[in-house]
Order: sequence, then C-alpha cells, then structure tokens
Amino acid sequence: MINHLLIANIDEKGLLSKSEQEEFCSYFQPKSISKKEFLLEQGKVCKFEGFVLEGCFRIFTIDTKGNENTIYIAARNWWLMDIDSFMNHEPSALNIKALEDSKVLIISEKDKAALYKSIPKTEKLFRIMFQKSIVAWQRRLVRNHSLTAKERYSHFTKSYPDIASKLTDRQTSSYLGITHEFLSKIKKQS
Amino acid sequence: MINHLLIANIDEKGLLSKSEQEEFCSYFQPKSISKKEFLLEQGKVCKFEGFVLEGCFRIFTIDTKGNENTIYIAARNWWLMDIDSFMNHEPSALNIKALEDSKVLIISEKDKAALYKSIPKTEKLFRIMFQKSIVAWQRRLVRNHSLTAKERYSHFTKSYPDIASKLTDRQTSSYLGITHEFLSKIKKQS
DNA sequence: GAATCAAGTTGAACTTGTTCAACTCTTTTC
DNA sequence: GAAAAGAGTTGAACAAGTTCAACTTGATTC
Repeated sequence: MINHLLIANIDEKGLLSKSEQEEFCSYFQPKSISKKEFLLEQGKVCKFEGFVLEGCFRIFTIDTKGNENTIYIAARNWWLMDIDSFMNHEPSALNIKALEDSKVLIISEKDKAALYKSIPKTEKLFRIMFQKSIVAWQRRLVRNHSLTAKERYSHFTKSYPDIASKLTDRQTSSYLGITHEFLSKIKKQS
Repeated sequence: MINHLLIANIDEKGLLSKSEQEEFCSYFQPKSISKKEFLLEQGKVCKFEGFVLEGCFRIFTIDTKGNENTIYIAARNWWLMDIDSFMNHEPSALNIKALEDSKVLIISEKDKAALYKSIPKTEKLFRIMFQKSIVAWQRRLVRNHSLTAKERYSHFTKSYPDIASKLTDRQTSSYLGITHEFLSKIKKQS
C-alpha cells in the first residue's frame, strides 16, 4: 500500500510509476516508538534508515565532557539514521531519541540494497536527497560562523517554528551550540 | 583516456568496467586555473562539477558584513562545486578561488545528466560519495560546537597537514570560524 | 630597489558566552 | 498527593573570542 507522505518526500517529480511506488513502500516497516525511547543508542550499529510519519526525534551525540550535542531534529516528513554506522556497520556515535510518541517507517540495509537493485531509479532519488542535505549542512555551518547566538536562535525559531515549539530550552540550546543558561538570558533580552 | 586519480576517487570498489571507466572520464574536460583566479564567483550560476587534479581551491562566502567564511578547501583528489546552484540553476552564494596554479576536470550539467543516463551505476557512486560527505559535515558541526578554537585549530592542522600548510593564517581562521588576530594569539600560546 | 600592499603580531578595552551555585516552577513518579 | 527529579531563571565571577589601532614583516609591483 502506498504511503503518500513517503512517496511525496522522495519522488517529488513523479519519476516512479504507481506500481513502483507501491513496491517502494513495501520495503518499509512501520514502527511505533514511545516518548523518550531510543530508536538508536550510541555504541550500537545503526541497522536502519528511518522516515518519520508522526512525532519527532532528536539526533545527538554525548561528548567526553558529558555534554549533549544536538545534530538535528527529525519531525514528520524527515529522514533519520546514522549514515556512517549504517553504511559501514560501525558502532554509532549518535543517539536517536523520541521527543514524543512517534511513528516511523524503517528499512533494513538488506532491504535498502534490494530496493536499489529492484528499482534503480531510486538511486537517483536518494542521490538528489543527499545533495540537498549537503546544501543544508553547508548553510548551517555558515550561520554558525557568521551569526551570534541570538541571531541563530531567532533564525531557528522563525525557520522551524513547529520544531522549535516541541523542544525544551535545553534541547534548543544544544542544537544552537550554546549553554541553556545563556539561551535563557537571550530570551529575556528580546 | 582513463584518469586514474578520478577513477580511484569515485570507483573505489571497481564497479565500473575498463570501458565504462574510459567513458566516464570522457565526459570531463581539463581546465587550468592560475593562482588567485576564480573558478566560480558569487552571484554567477555554477555550471560545472569539478574534480581537482593539481593545486588547491578555497570555497567561501562573503557575508553582509564583508567577512569571508571558508566553507571548505579542495585540494588534489577533492570535488568542488556549488551543489545548490548547479542543481537549481540559481545564482551561487559561493566563491571558488585557486590558492595556487591548479588543474581541474570539469563536467557540465548536460554531460553529468548524460553520464548518469549512459552509465546508471554512476548514480550509486555519487550517491555514496554524497553520503560520505554528509558524515563529514555532521562531524564538523559537532567539532564546532564541542571544541574550543584552539582545539579546532589543533585538530585541523593534525588532520589535514597538507592543506593547512597551503593556507595563510587569515584563510585558516576563516575556516575555523575565528578572527585572524585570535588565531595569532592561539599560535603564540602553544 | 624603493614603494606599496597584504599578512601577521601585539596590546588594551570590550563583548559574547560559560560556569557554578542558588533558587523557582513544572512534571513525573510512586 | 507528597516527594523527587528535571527544566527554566538569575546573578556574579570568569574565560573565550572580538575589535580596533599600531606596529612589524614579507611579498609584489613598477
């Protein structure tokens, strides 16, 4: 059965036929995750690529000083995985934790390989998806380098109001790369 | 004629046959660039993907305050382009400037499309390349958030000694996201 | 080879952001 | 529904990084 959110996400230009869309979706398994549960824990191998149907996840590392570092937030219609761990079967450096009760579609490495083989066009679809992702990472770097914490906070809340509203201030601060105390002071100013 | 550096870069696992490797290379045009020349200037549309055979390039933006922001350095065996501009035919936000006399192989958008069509396996090769790139961007973000300027400088010079040695301190500082004055003080400390 | 321009250095004053501790206010848990 | 844990706030002292200006040292250029 076709999941329209998933298909719309990956197949923007309608390159896949109806039956291909159906096959595409058949490789994915639904999975429910409760609030605060981990979809992936640091140290374990990431055995899936996931797509968020409902809810919200935080992807973060914990550094040697014990500080959390939020890499990104994956809400509805976002992908989530540890690419490195998934590709190379290495222990993950990332944690993926549900911010609220959530539903994802996941695909195993074996099924991902089968999907690529069976519908070669999907290589192009994911290639384009990854290209867009790189653009976003580059822009985030430039913002981190050229904007102050206050400007970054303002950009974040304006650009992603739906995501921002789901985060605690502590989570937001670790996404912005500042302490939660300082975020509190920033908010007071404005 | 096969360019072995290019083939080794993209075709790690030897997925392409000898003749495919030859065809792959045939889509690329060599181009020489003198020191300080621009391969791409902010505001112009990026009409190529490039691969560095010799020399070194700096990819950077200039923000509204006039500050340069070095996104990455592309030395021998690296790819360089403005993905966003190349994909969407939009004016580029990036400058690509040669740090020294350099040689690149470039491929036009039309030829890139023809390459993907003629050798579909290349979709997979570039898909994997972009995935690896995302991993690197995520790690750089974590470093920027969790390390001090001094630690970042130390990581940079240790991880990329060949690149670091080609940069002026001003360029290095704009890569690290600090002022050149502060980099000077960091260097004095250690 | 003098003149000029860009790169690097240094110091002082300043701003941004951190740390730590104390406190309040919610939320969760039993 | 009391107790405990976590989230947010505030202040004071501190550290990290910036700004600006003055200076020195190398590179270029004519």
